[in-house]
Amino acid sequence: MDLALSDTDTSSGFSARSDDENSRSPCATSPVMKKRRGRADGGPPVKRNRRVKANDRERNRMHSLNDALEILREVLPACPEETKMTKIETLRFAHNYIWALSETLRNADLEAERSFHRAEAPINPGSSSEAWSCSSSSSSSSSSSSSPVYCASSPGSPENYFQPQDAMFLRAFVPPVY
DNA sequence: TAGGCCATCTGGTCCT
DNA sequence: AGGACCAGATGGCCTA
Repeated sequence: MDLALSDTDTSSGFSARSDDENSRSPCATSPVMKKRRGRADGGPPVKRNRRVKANDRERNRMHSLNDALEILREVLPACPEETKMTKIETLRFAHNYIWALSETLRNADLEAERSFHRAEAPINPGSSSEAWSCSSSSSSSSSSSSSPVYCASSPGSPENYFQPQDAMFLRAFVPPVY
C-alpha cells in the first residue's frame, strides 16, 4: 500500500513534486511543478497526513478513470490520424458510435421486414445502412428516430453531445471498422 | 499570447 | 473515522 506515500514531499509546501506522476502521465512531458494550494506548512501533522493519503487516492482514482477512457478509445473505430482524442471527444464519439450502431441494427431489422413482405409489395429502393452514410445535409430526414451521426436537430440524437468544432466531427464520417 | 486540455491539489459532502 | 466522489482552483504544456 501507500506506494505514492513516498512522495510525501507533495505535502511539504510548494515544492511541487512530480517526478512520479509526470513520468507516468503521457501529457506531462517534463517534470515540472504542479500547482500547490492550501497552507504552506501543511497544517497539523495528522490532518496533513490524511490529506496526503487522500491526494494519493484521488490521484489513483483519476488514473483509473483515464485508464478506462483509454480502453474506450481502443474500442472505438480507429482514426487515421494518430492524434489522441481528448476526453470529451472520446465520450462524445462513443455516444455517437453507440447511437449509430443501434441505428444500423434498427435499419437492418427494417430491411429484413421489408424483404419479408417483398413478395406482396413493390420494392423500396435505397434506405439501408444510412446511419453511416453521411450525405451532406438531407440525412436528417432519413430516419424517423433521429439523424445520423453528425446530423443536427433531432431529439435524442447525439448532436447534443457532438459539437462540430470537435475533431471528432470528422471522425464520425468514418464507418465503423470491425 | 490566448485558449484548450490536462494533472494535481484541496475541501466539502455523502456513504459505509 | 475514513474512503469515495465531486467540483473548484491552479499551473504546465501545446497549438493556432
